[in-house]
Amino acid sequence: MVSKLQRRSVLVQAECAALLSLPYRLADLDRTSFIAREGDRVTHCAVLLSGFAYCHKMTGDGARQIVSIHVRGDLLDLQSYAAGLAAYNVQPLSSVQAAFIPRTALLEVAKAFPGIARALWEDAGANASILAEWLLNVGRRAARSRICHLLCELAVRQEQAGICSGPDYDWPMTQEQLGDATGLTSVHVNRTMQGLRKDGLLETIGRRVRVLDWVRVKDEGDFAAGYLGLTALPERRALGTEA
Amino acid sequence: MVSKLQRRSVLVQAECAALLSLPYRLADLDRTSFIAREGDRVTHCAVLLSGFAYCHKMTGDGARQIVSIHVRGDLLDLQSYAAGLAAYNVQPLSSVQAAFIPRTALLEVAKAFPGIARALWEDAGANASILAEWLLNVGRRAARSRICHLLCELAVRQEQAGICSGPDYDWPMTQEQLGDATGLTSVHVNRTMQGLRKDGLLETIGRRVRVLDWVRVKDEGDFAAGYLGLTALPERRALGTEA
DNA sequence: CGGGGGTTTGAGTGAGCTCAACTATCGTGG
DNA sequence: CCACGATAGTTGAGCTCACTCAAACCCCCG
Repeated sequence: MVSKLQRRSVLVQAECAALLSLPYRLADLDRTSFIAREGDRVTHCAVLLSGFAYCHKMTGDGARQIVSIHVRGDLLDLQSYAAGLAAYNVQPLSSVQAAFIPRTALLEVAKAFPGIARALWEDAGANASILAEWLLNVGRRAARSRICHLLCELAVRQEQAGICSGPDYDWPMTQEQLGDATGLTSVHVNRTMQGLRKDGLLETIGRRVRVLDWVRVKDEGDFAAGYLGLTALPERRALGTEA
Repeated sequence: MVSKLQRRSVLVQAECAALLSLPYRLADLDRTSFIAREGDRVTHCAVLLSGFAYCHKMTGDGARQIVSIHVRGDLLDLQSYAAGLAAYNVQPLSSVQAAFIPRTALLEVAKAFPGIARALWEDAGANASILAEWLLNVGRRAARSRICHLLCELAVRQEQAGICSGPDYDWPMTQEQLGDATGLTSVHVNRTMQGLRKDGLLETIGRRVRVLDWVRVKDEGDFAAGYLGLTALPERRALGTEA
């Protein structure tokens, strides 16, 4: 289970074994807890086993920006492991289960197995690519477009993580958090979501969302899955595969 | 020269030697050329020897977002090397000189020397941290604040790269590019810059800028240098060192 | 001395914000 | 089983920051 997070890269048997034999500690956490705080010294690496988590930063006057969202299997705050200082706050979005691996053990294994180091680097690169796309999203797209984009991203990432299968999937965020992720106000998010529902693009049921018209959502969100760094995955819905 | 880019991490002698013995090809490039195009297969890694470069992405309807800016010594588009696909466009901001290292050679050396792999990972992490700060900047700060923030960031990064020393330093961007970096219009950037000049915070001379009141610029930009991932550097101006 | 890229200015507009109240939902304990 | 409180979602009115469009200006350079 700790190993399947490495689906992006090819790992030889011995490397998988090394990853699987890493010591870890399991923990169940709820929404109020912190997995890391910006500026903290990082002693453990967290792997999300179930649920959702997010990373965020704050400005001096208290505005929050969500910087990434993570699904089952993701390594949390990967960027910080090499440097040893948390670059941002990490918190669960829902109740989660996570495995904590001592940072030194991970570094050891990375030192011993170049393939693992490579895979970690690659994963960090994919994260950076997503971050860049978010920056584009927040910097240059209209509100409705930003939301549609994120809708698509979470759909394919959940699908790829093997969580969802139909047109409806988990939507772990409140509207306020969605605003913090897209650089909008919760009020404006609310109005925009209403617009999306009224136009028949989607409907929401509690903490889930069902997309009724993928083509339009993907279109309005200007979404193309390339930046996610998923190489050749079977995409059932073929979301964002054509030009 | 190729090696001093590794000031962030500790490298042993042999590792430095390995880096220095990497094959490379020098090239002089001007503003119109592309170092990489989004989606390209990456065959070479570029190290900036002089001048400035930037990475950008575009939305479907042609809006551009600048995603990072690089100074002398930076590895360009580092995130992409592991995956092999360029995550965004890379272009010079000014006339630049760059060294191109075959990607396979770099990967080989990373495989052979764990310390190098670690350093690359660390550098990628620092880049990601900057990206996250930019996302916060664009998503949650007002126009004036965004610009002040970027002003500060480029000041300390240039200082740390050993380029500038006084209160004035290179400002390689047009106002349009500054807008693309901050998620603003060039018109609005212009008016905001005028405001900053009128308030006595800075003055511009051609492609350079002179900051007249660091305290206020740093303050208005909500700037704290921590996210840059510079460990214990002598900061002459002590920009962003206090709480 | 004529381009041409970059900067500046003006006038009008609108997307998204603020503030403030109200409603729906859901879990909890009495 | 209901009352309660807390969290999340919804609505309204008014405002403003930043955008759009368009024209002029200013250098720098050939």
